[in-house]
Amino acid sequence: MKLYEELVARGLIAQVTNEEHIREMINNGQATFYIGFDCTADSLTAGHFMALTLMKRLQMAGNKPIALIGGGTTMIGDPSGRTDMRKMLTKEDIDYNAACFKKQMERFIEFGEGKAQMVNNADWLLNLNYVELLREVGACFSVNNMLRADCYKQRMENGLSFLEFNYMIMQSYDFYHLFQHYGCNMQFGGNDQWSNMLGGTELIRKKLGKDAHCMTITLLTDSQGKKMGKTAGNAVWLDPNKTSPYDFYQYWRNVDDADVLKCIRMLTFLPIEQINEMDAWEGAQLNKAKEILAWELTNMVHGEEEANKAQAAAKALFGAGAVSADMPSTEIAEADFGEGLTIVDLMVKCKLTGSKGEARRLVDQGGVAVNDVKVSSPMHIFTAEDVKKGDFVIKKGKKVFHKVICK
RNA sequence: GGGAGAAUUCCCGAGUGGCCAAAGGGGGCAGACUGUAAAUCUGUUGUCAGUGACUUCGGUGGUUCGAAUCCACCUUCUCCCA
Repeated sequence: MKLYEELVARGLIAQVTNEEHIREMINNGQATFYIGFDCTADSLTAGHFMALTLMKRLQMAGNKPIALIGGGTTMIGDPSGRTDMRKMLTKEDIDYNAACFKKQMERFIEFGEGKAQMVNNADWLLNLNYVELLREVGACFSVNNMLRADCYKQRMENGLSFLEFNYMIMQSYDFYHLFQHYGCNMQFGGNDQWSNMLGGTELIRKKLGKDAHCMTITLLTDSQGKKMGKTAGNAVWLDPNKTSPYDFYQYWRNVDDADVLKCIRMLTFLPIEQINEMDAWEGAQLNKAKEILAWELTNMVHGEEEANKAQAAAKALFGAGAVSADMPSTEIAEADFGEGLTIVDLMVKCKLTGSKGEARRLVDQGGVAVNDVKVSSPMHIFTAEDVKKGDFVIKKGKKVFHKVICK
């Protein structure tokens, strides 16, 4: 199976400008393509991860990837699909975030001579001259058309600033620039980027009379149509300091039945034949599929060792109830115990809850256990000796385990 | 530039002087049920202290015994006219 066919089989392709042409190009390793990453945070997320895997798939087929860091475009903020304006980031924040992105990407994709390239659009966007840009590029855009673009739709109701309106122009200019200076003939991105991406092909056609292409990736949504890669509004980060490998593993371990196969298909590199076999799996057997998904992804993002650790920890906790060395833990100095700490204090110290009230409520509702013994009173006191006696594991709800260590 | 309106707790959204820590929904968390799933039902959802105190309704001042609610100014946004 050729690359394009495989991408289709995995359900990764959402829209393409010219199917025949693109198929030809990427199957034969003739594409030099770019994917843009705006650095709005100091870590990549599970959402970016899918773009990275795509980059890798294309690279493996001999195509040349360019990872574009949006040091310039982040100064503006992409309004696509958003109902409100993004918080404006300072130049310093953006530079810092860009550096973080770079580090994470390097772990995953090989950069260097003849391999993938990394560029930052701050290098060409920040020095643009306003009037020149208007004459050179602005003349090629029809405001009428732009206003009709899908990505602005939601904002037409709540208001769109001129700053953000220009995002499309900047992104188009990126493509135009990369086309000329890097021989970049294709752009990839999330499906929400479609209109921005088309802006680029239009610009290239108008300015240079040449064809460039784009292709969008299906957004990873769950069976309810919501974007995946978020828990309670928080992103699942690739940075182990922001989302621990264990939590990362657990996120995928816990996806809905309805979404496991889709995730495996879209995100992992398992052979498609193997995935098709799993398609027949049902009921509790899907649990196995979730395990595979979680392990595969953790392996790719955090490495095999971390993936094994996370899996072992999870199995120990959910299986035998045994204690593993690899679960999240907090060290508390013996002196801090004094006469002993209440379960509520302990939970707050371990950051298991945000406030004492929350911890108290949890205990009252029977949601807290220590070493598998339900804690009945929020006032229950544990001393340094209790903790030192052996492993001391607080279980919050059914899925959150935390070890306390007394030093 | 002129005019009208809006800003409420994680989100949406009620609340127009005391009965408001603030309805309702969503989301979150927990319990039951399960397969670390979904659906369903129940509880819970500002902070600290256990029947009370404190901080919160865009910001700053003011009126009042008392303000999310009234007044002034400021900030941001929306709509109509130019």
